[in-house]
Amino acid sequence: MVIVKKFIQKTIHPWDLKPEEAIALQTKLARRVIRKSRFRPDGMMTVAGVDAGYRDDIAHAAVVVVDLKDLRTVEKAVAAKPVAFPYVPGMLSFREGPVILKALGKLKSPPDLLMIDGQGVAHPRRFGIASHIGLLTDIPSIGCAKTKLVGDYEEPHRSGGSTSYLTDGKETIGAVVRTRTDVKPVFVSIGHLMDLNDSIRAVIKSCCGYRLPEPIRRADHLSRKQIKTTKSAKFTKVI
DNA sequence: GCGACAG
DNA sequence: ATCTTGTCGC
Repeated sequence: MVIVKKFIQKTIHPWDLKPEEAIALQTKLARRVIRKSRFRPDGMMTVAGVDAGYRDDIAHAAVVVVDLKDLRTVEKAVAAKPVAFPYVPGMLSFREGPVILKALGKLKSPPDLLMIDGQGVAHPRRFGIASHIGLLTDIPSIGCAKTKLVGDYEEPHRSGGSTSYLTDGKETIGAVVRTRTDVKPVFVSIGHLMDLNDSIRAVIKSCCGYRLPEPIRRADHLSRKQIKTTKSAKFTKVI
């Protein structure tokens, strides 16, 4: 059990699980995911973009909190941790979850919404990393991935703002969103405490002319910057 | 056996 | 994810 910070403080499960145990945990926790919006997403809210990167077996996570009304950055945080779990499709949260929670714990105040680079319920067991982080922090979350993990869909129209549904059998598990004309669409899905329509709206509303929503773009940039500085620091130390 | 497979 | 050179287009 681990205690993170006030707003993230919850009873957390162990992360060093065997694949079989991890799958069982996902199936169990997936039942607790709430697919209804806790709050009406409005302009008066903050959205935290979350992303992670790697360098020499060290995972780096970055969080950038953006004010949805003017898309201005209000807070940032980074964290690093040795990787302790391999990348296995469908179990990404066991690899990135620990560092991400560490970075989130450094924020001064809890964001109103988490936008995570990866899937939410558009997952084999309906429990992708966005759902996992949202559930553990009890903060509404959305999954916004650059490629799909599971599901079928029809290509949305080429114009920006076009969407189509991502389905798995008869179930709708997410949406395919063309955030701008003639770019590859992104895969949006419910993370936790949000419904699909609000998730799509939040993603489109936070896009600033680029394919990815601003919170995630900034988290991406920050994470890369962080990895570069640690790389040069290591280099100068050796010399 | 073959293709699919978040980051 | 990360490693990499050039290249097409606004």
